[in-house]
Amino acid sequence: MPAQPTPAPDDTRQRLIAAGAEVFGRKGFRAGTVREIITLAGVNLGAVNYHFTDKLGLYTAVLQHCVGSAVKRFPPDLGVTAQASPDERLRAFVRSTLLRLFEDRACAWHGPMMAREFADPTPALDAVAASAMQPLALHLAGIVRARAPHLDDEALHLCCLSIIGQCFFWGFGRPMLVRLPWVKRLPTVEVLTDHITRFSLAALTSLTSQGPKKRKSAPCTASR
Amino acid sequence: MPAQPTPAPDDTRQRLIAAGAEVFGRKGFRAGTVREIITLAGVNLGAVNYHFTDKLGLYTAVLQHCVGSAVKRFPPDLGVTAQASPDERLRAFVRSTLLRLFEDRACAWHGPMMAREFADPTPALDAVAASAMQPLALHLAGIVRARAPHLDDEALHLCCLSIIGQCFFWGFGRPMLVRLPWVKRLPTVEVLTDHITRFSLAALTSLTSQGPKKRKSAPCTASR
DNA sequence: CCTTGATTCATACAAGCGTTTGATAGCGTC
DNA sequence: GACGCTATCAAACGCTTGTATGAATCAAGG
Repeated sequence: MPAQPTPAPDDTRQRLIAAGAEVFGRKGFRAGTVREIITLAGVNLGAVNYHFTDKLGLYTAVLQHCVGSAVKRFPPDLGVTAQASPDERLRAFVRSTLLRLFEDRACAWHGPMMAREFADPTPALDAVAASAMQPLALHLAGIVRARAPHLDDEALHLCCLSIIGQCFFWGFGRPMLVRLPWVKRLPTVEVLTDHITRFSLAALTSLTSQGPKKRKSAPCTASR
Repeated sequence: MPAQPTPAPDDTRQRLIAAGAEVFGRKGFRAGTVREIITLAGVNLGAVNYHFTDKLGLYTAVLQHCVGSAVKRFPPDLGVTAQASPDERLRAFVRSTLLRLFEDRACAWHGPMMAREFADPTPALDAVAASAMQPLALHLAGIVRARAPHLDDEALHLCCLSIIGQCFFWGFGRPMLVRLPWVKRLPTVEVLTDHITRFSLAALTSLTSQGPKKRKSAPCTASR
């Protein structure tokens, strides 16, 4: 009789989540098949429906696992205390976001999965957005408010989204980036952190809440 | 006998492209089915393989049509001549990019299709990237170089991508944006154009090529 | 030792998919 | 009018998919 015929109480669940992250991360929810996942996990075909009722149930568990562990590994403060200068805190936020998206360890599919959720949301996105994305956004808003107290709420939120947008573009836009004329190879996380932080701080410094009072409306020339 | 039993030389092709844009734009390449498209187009099932050999062939034609017509409708200069000030030209570029992504006329699926291409590229992306994306990127680089000649090439390209990233985030990140605490409803294109332009110009103005010569390395605190 | 509940397994099923096929019809040309 | 070319059509094929089913296996409890 072997040592442990039933290896562990919920070993199958975890193997399925690990294999599901691999397959769903590489191919997405629709293109990733249950059969490919159970083959990779080395479990039986019925295990998915038994433990997660659905293919969607497994996917939801995988997404939450990936996002949760990514945020736990790279929290938005990255060890920089709330008493540090806003500049340092912003740098830590940018760096943590990039690290989360760029991490390429074998079992880190946070980036590709979230990219696909953005372009093509599944029912699994809502829970993740509420539990992970919203706290991160509020954290950033606190930093920007401390750094640029002269901005009103609307301008502040737009600035936050400008910062997030820069980070996410590098994480999500890779298929386009590598096809661009200049980008020979992707910059390192450190180079990007430095650029995005300085670009954004420069903008926050010399940005006022209101633009030129009356802007002449740009010519709306939509040809055709 | 009806007026035109064979309605037009390549009427079927165009109906397929129109219906394909609708279906592929709404559901993506994988989830959109040939049968749904031909039903919407009111043509026979075999028409796709006859006119485009493949489902992928139809998708490629649809993607090129959508991107091409979007760029034609909203060219990157938007009627602002090359002699205008860099600020005005940058504003036009930002506005045209947002207009392309935000356009919500019934048959404008440029935004969703490109978003999916970024998250999950298909073989159809290469041609579109070379014919449409690269000229746009070079156009922007020219503007930024005129506005910030003090930047070296690497910094200039990073700034271009910061600008593009801000625009694309609003076009592609909508599923996340609407789940964010602040964003009650999406700002108008005009508001976004104004913000992104001013944010980026402020950054370009007070940004030097090189950061503080020796930056103390940020604490690399990856917990767990 | 038998029962019980939880888990794994092999197999089958029904539905949907992209693609192929062969027949049919229109239309210009010799 | 017969031909060839192009286009459309209905029907079917072969394959993959997610899910359901029922038997088999296991550890634990009385």
